[in-house]
Amino acid sequence: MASMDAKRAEKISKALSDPTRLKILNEIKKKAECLYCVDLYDNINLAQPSICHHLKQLTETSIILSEKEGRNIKYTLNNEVIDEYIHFLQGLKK
Amino acid sequence: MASMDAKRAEKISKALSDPTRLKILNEIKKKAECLYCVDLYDNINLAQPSICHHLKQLTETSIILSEKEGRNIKYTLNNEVIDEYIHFLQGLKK
DNA sequence: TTTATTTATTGAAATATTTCGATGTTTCTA
DNA sequence: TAGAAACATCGAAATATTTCAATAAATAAA
Repeated sequence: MASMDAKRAEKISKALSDPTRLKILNEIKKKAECLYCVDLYDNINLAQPSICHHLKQLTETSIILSEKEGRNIKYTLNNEVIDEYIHFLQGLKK
Repeated sequence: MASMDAKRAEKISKALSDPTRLKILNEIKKKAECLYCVDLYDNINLAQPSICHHLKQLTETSIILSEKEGRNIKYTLNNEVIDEYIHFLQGLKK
């Protein structure tokens, strides 16, 4: 597993430190296959640019992966990054 | 293990999303037994009230535990909270 | 090719966080 | 008891984040 330094762990933590972004991750989990951006508008009570902003935080940190499909964008969780982050957290312990 | 809801995970994430606070956690790890507040002044290039502010973030979220010892305060990592947080992160996966 | 749909960008306002100097509180020590 | 040491609190300045309306860009569909 690739190791994560403190600077990166800080960025991941920041990306996870927002209720909307945690909700997005939960919606991605709920979807059988993957999540389209449009799906979020029903479940999240924010304007479209705000949701876009949060998705950007999550993709820029690679916590989620995005794939273009015509007009839509498909999102999936990046398990690898979660595992690396967990590994960093384990390393905080003695 | 006690379960952690999204609101709590958000708070933990926020507490971990700062370079100074991650450094404090690393200093706690490095110390053989535990860390005293004073030990941080040498290693962290911030004014005392700033360090105090960051320690507060970490104690208020129970990421670290504090114990008064005369004039000093002793800090230790709260492994339980870290484990609960890791458990929450595992739950983000499918 | 025009129109509708989906996502991204920009700029500004509102809010939150970080930092420090000044000062307060508690406890130890001379 | 007076002074020093360790930590906390307050208030203000600097910085960062969140949010939205307006608008742009890309693609599909009519």
